[in-house]
Amino acid sequence: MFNKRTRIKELLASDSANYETTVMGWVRSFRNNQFIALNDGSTNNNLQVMVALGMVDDVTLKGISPGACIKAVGEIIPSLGKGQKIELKASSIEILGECDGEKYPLQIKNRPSLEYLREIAHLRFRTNTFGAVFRIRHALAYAIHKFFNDKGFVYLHTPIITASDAEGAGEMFKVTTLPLDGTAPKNEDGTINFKEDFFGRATNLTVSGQLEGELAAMAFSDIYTFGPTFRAENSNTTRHLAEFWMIEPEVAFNDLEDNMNLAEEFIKYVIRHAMDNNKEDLEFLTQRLEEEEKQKPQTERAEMGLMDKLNFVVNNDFERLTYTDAITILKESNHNKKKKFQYLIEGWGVDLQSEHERYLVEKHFKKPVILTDYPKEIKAFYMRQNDDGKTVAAMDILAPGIGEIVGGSQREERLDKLMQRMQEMHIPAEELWWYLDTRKFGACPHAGFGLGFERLVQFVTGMGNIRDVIPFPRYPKSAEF
RNA sequence: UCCUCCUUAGCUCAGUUGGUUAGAGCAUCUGACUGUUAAUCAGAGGGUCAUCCGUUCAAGUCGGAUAGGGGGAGCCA
Repeated sequence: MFNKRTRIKELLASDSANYETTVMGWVRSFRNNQFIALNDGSTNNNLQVMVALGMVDDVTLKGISPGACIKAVGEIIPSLGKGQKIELKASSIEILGECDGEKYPLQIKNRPSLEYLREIAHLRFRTNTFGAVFRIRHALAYAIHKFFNDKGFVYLHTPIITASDAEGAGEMFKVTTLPLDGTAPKNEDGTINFKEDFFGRATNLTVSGQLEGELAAMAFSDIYTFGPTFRAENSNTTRHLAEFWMIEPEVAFNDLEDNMNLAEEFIKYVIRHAMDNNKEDLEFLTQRLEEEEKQKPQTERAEMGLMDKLNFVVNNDFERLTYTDAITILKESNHNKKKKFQYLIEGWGVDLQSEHERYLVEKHFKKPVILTDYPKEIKAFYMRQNDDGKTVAAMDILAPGIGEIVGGSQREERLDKLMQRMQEMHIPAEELWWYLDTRKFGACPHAGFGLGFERLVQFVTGMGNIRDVIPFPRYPKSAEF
């Protein structure tokens, strides 16, 4: 069987030696016509493969170049060199795929920028940084399913193509099979006649699975979604993508506090999972970040390293406070009094700017913050109205360095209140008849939240740009690969 | 979309008040070397200075437009 091989991670995990094995992987470097640093992606650490003089023919020797894919058979022996405990003494080397050094853009001794690597995203998996990032991304995805599964949640697949344009979460990508050359069927008023379209109506890519998630929560009690989400906003930032993955739990019988507890427990659980299972990768990224920090002036450097930050987050309670209290803190802050905010806090009711969120999280509390009970005017129609008539049972979790990582709320289960709010916000009730049905047929208090997966990966890996934590990022003017 | 900065060799970057043939390190290629660790040593090749237009006797250098990228803002997850 061709694929009979041992993963390098397993070989390096044990100190035992003097046994035959087969490895396959990609050459990171070839020193002294003798030492291959071989990587198979199971870990960032390379296996040293030793090629004794005369062991392979000249053609094969020439083929051992950075980037080439090889199969090596031989004996694992204690290494004579200092950099590693064991190595493979090759008895045969086979070039599975050669690699032209003149054209291959990745060399171990070069330090390509993240921006350059983004242009060769099809190859960047072969770098230590992206190896670590995407192994951690995988671990987090696994931990998400494990967390919810162990709690008895049902994983619900919500539709990717949707006809509802109701939530107003952002601009949507249109989905159609109608011709784009101007010959699409038209109504009398000149607008496109979507009755002729594939679905017989106008459709889009989903911006959220929440509304559908609520439907299932009204039967299974506890559900979560984890799938791709699309926003056609012209956002050019380090924390927005046009295509991203979102986790949306929805839980019947939960109120806002239960919702916060679930979100906090969830975040700590998945981070802890990565810390337990991806220690080497996190240590590598910690070090990488430390070197990056050294390039910055003293005043701009982060107070904590990546590992310390993650430890701190899993071992400390998130700070919880209401929007109203946050406004008071911001208003009373020296920062505000000395007019250091670009947008000064003057009164209750305005939405917080990122500078305010950053101040609360990074300067005032120095830990993740959960803000609750926002003014109803700045939040979505489905959030439950509080008794004060001014606020809704919303909660946002703000993380250091990233900002909003979670947005959630207790949902409005009272039909009259919901209808009234929809009317005020000009949301067509007839389009959401199925959503409103749940408020007629056995409604119950329930709550949920949405968590941007890539922002979570950013937080755990310390990567500054969200485009570097998804394999093939989609953003304005960019859909290569 | 707005503000701001950037674009010089495959990569990371120098390039002075505008002035002769645009440099370095690494990578690559050729050769040497058989216990290397970002291996080392010798040699070689490699440039439409993002693109277009302008100012000037003369533009990598000054001005404008366009494209791409970074950082910040808005929208949000």
